[in-house]
Amino acid sequence: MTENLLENLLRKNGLKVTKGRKEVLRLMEKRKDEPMKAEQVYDLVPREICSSLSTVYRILNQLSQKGLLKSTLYQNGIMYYQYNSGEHRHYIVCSKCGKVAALENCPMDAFDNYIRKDTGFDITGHVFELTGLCPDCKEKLKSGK
Amino acid sequence: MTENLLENLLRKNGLKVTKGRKEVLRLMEKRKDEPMKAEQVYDLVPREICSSLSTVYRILNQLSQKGLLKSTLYQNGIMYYQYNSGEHRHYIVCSKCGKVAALENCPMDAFDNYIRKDTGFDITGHVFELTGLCPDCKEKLKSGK
DNA sequence: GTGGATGCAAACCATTTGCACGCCA
DNA sequence: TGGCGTGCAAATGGTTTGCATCCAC
Repeated sequence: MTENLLENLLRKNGLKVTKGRKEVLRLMEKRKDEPMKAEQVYDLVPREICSSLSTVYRILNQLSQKGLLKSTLYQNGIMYYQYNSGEHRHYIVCSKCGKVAALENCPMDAFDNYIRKDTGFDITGHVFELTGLCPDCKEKLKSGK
Repeated sequence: MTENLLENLLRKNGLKVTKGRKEVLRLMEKRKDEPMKAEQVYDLVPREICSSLSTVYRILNQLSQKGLLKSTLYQNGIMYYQYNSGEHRHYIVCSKCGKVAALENCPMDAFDNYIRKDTGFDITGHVFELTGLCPDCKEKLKSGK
């Protein structure tokens, strides 16, 4: 994503353009397929651009509030952030090795109307977190761990 | 659930029978439809049976490990516990008033095989958390908040 | 120049843990 | 009676916040 696009995206959302915000946004867009926690982001940002973990948290939260990022609290108690490309995706995480795979479709879509009818609720969001064993770990387990 | 069933259930799972564990298990079974957080459980247990919040946490975690309870970390950062009746259910929570409704079916079931084929993962578990507006809040919003 | 952005350290808060005491098997 | 369960207080750890300083506009 070009320098200009980044800056416009920030300005359009009422955020002042700073080195930190630009860097975090660029980084999240580059790794749009990988949900990341604050510490990972912090480790990827050069210290001279942003030297404080709390600032990374502040930036991630601002970008999330503006809808530029999506954030999800995983069952391990850690918040993961991801560039919001507008696509709606879910991931499955291997409970042994941590490998991540993306789902092609969201199982929810087909059930949206059904649930609306079933419960009378309007669905405004959902979290869908899968755990499982990836093919590699399955293989290793079979051959005696 | 009778006194005896409770005690057997604990013993069968290798847990010593204590007043605290019995009381928590009884309580969770009685309210099997309502996911509860540790503090709620603590408030429901008579002080003379269990006087410490940390003990409630310990009991809830033990019962969860043995599979007698299910535990889920919600997006608000709080762990909710629920009696594990073997049924598999999901809930939708109104983001305005907090009302909870149960889903009749689990959207996941239909997708289990599909995801296995899609990603090669064996699914060992999933968290499915919905947020939405209940009919009452929808109504209130329509008529000017 | 000035209000928002950042760095640092301290606060937060749900949950966990260490240790001394007490109770179930 | 011996080991596990409990109570209390202190620790933990990811995240947030207060405040002084700094930078974008």
